Amino acid sequence: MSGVHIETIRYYERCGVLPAPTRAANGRRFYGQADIGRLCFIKRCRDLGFGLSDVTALLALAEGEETDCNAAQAVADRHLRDIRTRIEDLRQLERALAELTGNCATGSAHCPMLNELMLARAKDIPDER
Amino acid sequence: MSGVHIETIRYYERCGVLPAPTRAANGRRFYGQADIGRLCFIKRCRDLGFGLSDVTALLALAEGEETDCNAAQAVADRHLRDIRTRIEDLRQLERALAELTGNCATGSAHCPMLNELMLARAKDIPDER
DNA sequence: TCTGCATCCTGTAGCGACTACAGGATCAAG
DNA sequence: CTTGATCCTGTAGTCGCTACAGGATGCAGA
Repeated sequence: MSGVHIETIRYYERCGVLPAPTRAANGRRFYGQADIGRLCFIKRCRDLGFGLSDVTALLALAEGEETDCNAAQAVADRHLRDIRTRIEDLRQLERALAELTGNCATGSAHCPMLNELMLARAKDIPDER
Repeated sequence: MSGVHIETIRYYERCGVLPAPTRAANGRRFYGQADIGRLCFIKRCRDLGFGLSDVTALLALAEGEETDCNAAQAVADRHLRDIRTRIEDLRQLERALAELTGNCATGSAHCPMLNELMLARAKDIPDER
């Protein structure tokens, strides 16, 4: 119902993201409406890329008496900055990689990309022995 | 000299990315020019985001009798596609997150973002017990 | 020569967020 | 009564390192 795998749910319980649910007489877990709601919340946060520690914090904020908007926004802002940094890093990677492979149009036995990658090997290396 | 941490180097040896170097009489590893060259190559690949299995393959291609350009380009192209997918995914994340936090200008006790995140909780949930 | 300190060695455990079993118990349907 | 599905606990694997523990060297200064 929440779209979270059963083993993942048990993992969340184990590491304290989701409170342990009540148990039936035979020892099986029973998830009530509140649990399912929490799982949906957790899933939404995970889909947004939040780490489990952030998710735990956000869930606590959401369950609190009065939701603390400043605290929640601080968590989200930090995460947003992190995502933007990662995008920038990946874009630089993309550019570098595209340039490297761009020279490799021919199916020759003498690969320009591997050549380029090996260039670094010659510099700053002392003699053998 | 290669810019790779000593413990990382030993890790590379352990998992077969870098061939084991010769040992001195007292049992210590001795890295020759070729080893250092390989490490520089590996570092460059890692900086470009290649996984260790790709790096191993690329190194084998580079060390081969005649560098196989097609094979190398196949590895690089797959990686480039992967990076572009990740960038696109992160951009969608960024948009969704920016929208969520955008509503949260006021430092009110009733947080629009947490509210929005909790909306998913109400749907498709059966009665308790 | 002695004393530190730095570095090396091996082996193991930790990170994050799961995933995939093993091995056993219980349940419902045919 | 059997079969298959699900549940339970606990442990180990993934990736690419990183950080120890505990021991053995090597080298510089007093």
